[in-house]
Amino acid sequence: MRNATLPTSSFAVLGLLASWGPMTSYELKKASIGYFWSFPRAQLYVEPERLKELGLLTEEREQEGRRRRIYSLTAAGKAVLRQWLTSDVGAPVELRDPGLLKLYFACDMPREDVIALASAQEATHRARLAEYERIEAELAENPKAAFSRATLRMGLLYEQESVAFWADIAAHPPEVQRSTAKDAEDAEQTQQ
Amino acid sequence: MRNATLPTSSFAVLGLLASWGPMTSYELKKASIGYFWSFPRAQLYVEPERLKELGLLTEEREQEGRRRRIYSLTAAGKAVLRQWLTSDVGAPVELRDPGLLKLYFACDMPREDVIALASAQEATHRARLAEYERIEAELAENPKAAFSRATLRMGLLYEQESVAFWADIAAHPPEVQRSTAKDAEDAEQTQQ
DNA sequence: TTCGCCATGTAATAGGTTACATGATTGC
DNA sequence: GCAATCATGTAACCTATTACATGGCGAA
Repeated sequence: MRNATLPTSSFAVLGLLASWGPMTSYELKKASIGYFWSFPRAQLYVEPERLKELGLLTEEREQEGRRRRIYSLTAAGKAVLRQWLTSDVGAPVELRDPGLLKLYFACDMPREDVIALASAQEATHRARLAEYERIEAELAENPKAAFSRATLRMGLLYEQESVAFWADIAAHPPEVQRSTAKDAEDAEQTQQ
Repeated sequence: MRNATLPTSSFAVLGLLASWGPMTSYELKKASIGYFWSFPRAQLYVEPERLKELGLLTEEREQEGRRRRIYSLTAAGKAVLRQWLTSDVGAPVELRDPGLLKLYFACDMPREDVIALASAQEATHRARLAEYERIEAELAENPKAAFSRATLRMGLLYEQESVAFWADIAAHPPEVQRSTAKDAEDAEQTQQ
């Protein structure tokens, strides 16, 4: 293996194959959980190729028709996945929510724009929440989905918090105390 | 502007300059809020160069000593930033938490490994929570930091939820109902 | 039997990350 | 003046994304 450290995306592919069995790239795209870790379709054609070269996947190709490439986990692939799952490594959590980033930089915006931002975000999160609830209902009947359901629960919690959070921001937008000369000075220092 | 759509990272740079004034790449790195949107240092040397070429930044270079490049927002840069802040576009939220991804794929792991995973995650989030609380205390005194503080609040909420979530997983790990032949069939279908 | 969509891929490019290399400043 | 560390950059590489191109398959 050239690369000691596979990117998280690779593990996502390994994990999907481990969870749902051999699949084509097309099926990987459908099975992938975009809300937690998105994949552009093309990457799911490239990534398995890489993993195959690393010996973590094998490919079986149809001889006729669409000549699909069906990928399966090898023993090595299973081992690498299990190793990752039980290890304590992994990218640190980042709350990469563009809405939060916008809020962070909104200090120079007029108040009504801040409120607009908050309302838009609230709506977005409300929609996502509804979507999660729909999926949850769908999973509820599947006894094999206990782990997907657990993951989804955290998603639901996040969206619930978000809706409440943005509603509150819309109701009480943060306000920068426009400085008296004195305040300004000791203000200047404290960044992150 | 060649590219209709700048990546979110670009807006982060514009936002930092707008919020805290002209800076060097080195200072950008220090000011950047890694917990919400991380930047490898090198990118903060490359990215401003790109933004400069797009006319969104200007560079002033010291003539002596370290010959620092100090970047400032142009009017165009301000406009583009404001446009983004008030628009409803932006990458969709993704809860890119490697811990959650692991949990999602943990269905084939022995129970004790699931518990180990959950405990490790709980500890990680607890540490992060403590860190956020420290930063919050720091920001509390800065009247200019109202928006940073608001953003941080959402971070705190997420970490609190996470700690509780993983504690619960550790206490009650999900369990896949190992299928009777009958269950297995209708189970097979429902993936997200 | 052709139209439309399902499915499969590749190529080109942009973006992000690691590794390497060097100069400036400060404290001893 | 030497060491340590602060600071600045670049090059090579890898990853991810967009855009392009084509073939299979089912339905009318």
